[in-house]
Amino acid sequence: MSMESKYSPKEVEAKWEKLHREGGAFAASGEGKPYTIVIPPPNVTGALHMGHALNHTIQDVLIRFKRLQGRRTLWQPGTDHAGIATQNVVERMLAKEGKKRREMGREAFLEQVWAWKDEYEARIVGQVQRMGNSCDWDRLRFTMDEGLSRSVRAAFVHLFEKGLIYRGKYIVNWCPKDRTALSDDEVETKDGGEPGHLWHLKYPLADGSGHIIVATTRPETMLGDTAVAVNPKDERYQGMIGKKIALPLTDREIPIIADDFVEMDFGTGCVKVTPAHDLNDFQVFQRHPDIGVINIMNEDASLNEEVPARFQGLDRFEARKRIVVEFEELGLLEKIEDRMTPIGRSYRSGEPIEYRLSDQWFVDMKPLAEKALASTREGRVRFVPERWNDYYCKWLENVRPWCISRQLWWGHRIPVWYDEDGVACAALEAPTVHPKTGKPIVRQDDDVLDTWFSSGLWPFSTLGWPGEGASAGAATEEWIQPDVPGHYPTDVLVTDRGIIFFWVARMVMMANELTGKDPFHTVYIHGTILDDKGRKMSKSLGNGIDPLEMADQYGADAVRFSLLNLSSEGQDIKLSPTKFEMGRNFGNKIWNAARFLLPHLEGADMGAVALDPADRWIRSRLATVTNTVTKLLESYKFADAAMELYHFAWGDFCSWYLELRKNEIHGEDSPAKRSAVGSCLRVLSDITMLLNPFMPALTEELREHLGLPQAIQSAWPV
RNA sequence: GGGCGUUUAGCUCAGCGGUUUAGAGCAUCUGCUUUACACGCAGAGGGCCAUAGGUUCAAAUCCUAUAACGCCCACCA
Repeated sequence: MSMESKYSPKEVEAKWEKLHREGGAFAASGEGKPYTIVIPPPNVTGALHMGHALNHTIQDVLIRFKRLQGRRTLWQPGTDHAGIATQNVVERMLAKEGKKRREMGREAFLEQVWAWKDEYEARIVGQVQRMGNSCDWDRLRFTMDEGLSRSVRAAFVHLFEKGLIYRGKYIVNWCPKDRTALSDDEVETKDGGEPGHLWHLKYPLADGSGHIIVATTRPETMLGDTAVAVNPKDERYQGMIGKKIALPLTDREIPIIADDFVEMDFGTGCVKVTPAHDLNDFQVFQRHPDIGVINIMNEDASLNEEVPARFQGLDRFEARKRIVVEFEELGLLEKIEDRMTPIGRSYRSGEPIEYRLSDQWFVDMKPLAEKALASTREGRVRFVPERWNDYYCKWLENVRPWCISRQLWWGHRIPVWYDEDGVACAALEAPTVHPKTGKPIVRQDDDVLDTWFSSGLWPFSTLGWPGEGASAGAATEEWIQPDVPGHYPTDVLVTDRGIIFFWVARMVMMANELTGKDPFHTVYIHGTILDDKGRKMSKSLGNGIDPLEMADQYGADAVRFSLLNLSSEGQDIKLSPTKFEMGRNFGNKIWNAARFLLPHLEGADMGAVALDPADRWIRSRLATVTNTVTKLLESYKFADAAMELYHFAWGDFCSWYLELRKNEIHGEDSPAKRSAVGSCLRVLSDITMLLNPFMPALTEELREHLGLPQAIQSAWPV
């Protein structure tokens, strides 16, 4: 391509990306020490955003830097099936055509989701490539691939056999909209709560000797009350303990019990107990099993047949209104207080979650967390910046059982089968008879696994775990047979703080349990991209900046360079489109420096001895900068490295050295000219090498024009 | 209720092993059709480094409070 005074990145970027990808330059090769990064697999729900662009740029810089240093690099790409999220977007799409998931049936619906996945995966891959990332695309994986699905089953079977996966009836977070259980981590609560009310209800004593008052934020649950609790030390209620309440609107009588969890100074000091619909209350039930449990809700949070007929089928919020009205009519409504109440919402649907007592599969996290904690405490898995070490460890220390079953269709079907007596077994492949009871298998579990279960295996499931020899039963050493030898464990994981618990912790736990190794030694946490007002970019606010649009406008290299320049030490980044001008201008500056030298290259003497003080000065500066940039990249200081190069290339090289040599370069052919051109070329060559990880296309294009070998095939300057 | 982060030029941010006039990019102002680049060149203005104390010969930089903004965790009905 010709050298216009303005650098046009678009075609150049497409050219080099395609050339290197198709030429196999991104594949792991050579004898060097392996260096591995697995990409945080983007969800197949939609397009990539700026957060991905930053995340990928950092990984690509590391990969390219190590590749130039002679390492055998592997950047493992792939995408995530993202259970609920993807099922939701496909359901929404189908709804526009008037189709409903439940009417279509499981198989027909899943066919639609697979079609969606194929389309979006292709789009995502195209976008990642457009940004110049050097993933090994021949190794593209998807969490629901055959191989990865086998990993999921193997992991499940191992944990099941070890007793770390169990089934139980517990209170779970329930999304009535998606009609599925959610893990604790999938529930979001707004700081300070949301505007709501505290209803004070009178509960009459059964013997007619008066009443007590309970306060609740969810009056509709009173139909499922099985007790009223007071603190055993509360003198006000000493005489009441053991008495019965005539539960209004029902014909049931419930006992007044004593339990420590009740705070005496809050409200009236009396708490209604609804074990089926509140975690606290369920725990009270576990301590007082005689009070019983009544589940009053259907899957969609409408009231079921356990409540009086007039309330049956009502939505929970509708029921709330009716119940309050009836209490008022009966003179049992003491008062209504306005109050900010904590409301848990599904992080996917935004729907207020309901607590629901149901049969679910859980992972016992404690033993897994112990190993993960040891890894970080003993320095084998370190976060950058360091402060995330504590953040991460605190979560591990307080880890709770993980509910892994989801009542969805899109995901890994739980590899559990039941015989005719309902006895469960877990297996890698569908069995025909139960291995222990010998009875015929009659059905497979209907539920699918939480998305993060498969994501938790990502660093080794993508690399071939478990090996061919793996069979049902607990994992053994020979399960670890990576299909790219030497690339597991991986080196660095680059991600956002938002998924440290969801993902990072689970990978470390699963890897330690299943492979006996830490999946990586370093976790680099970068900042979050915000809009220019400091708000998160989101579809609903419409404040997103599309990285692809920016790449078309400024060049992918410019976007990459600018993003890195803004992302110091994991700080959040307030972004606006004009920020990319810096990268563009910088690229153009170097482009023009090369354009200036171009007509004078013939006879350039790159081996000339530097005698002139200016020569010695620029060479010493170059040596310093090379050293500094190397050290900065090794310590993950990308912004500093970018800045160092920016100032050296623009200030020292262009403004000083090139200007100084201008007359000689423009002059008649002479040893002085040849030496001047050669000296400039030498510096520029190293600049393009140092800058190559940041701006791969521009630097390759320049080197081609200057008659230098391709950067990707050259060595990092020392 | 805990924990973390941020607060430095108009804007977005560096600087935090204490060292002479506190830096960058953008914006602003003044000159430049100088034969690489106006996505440029030469220059200029602009900051009691959130507040209050403290340590020190010396603090944006260390210590202690406070405030504002943001994020995370937590079963007060």
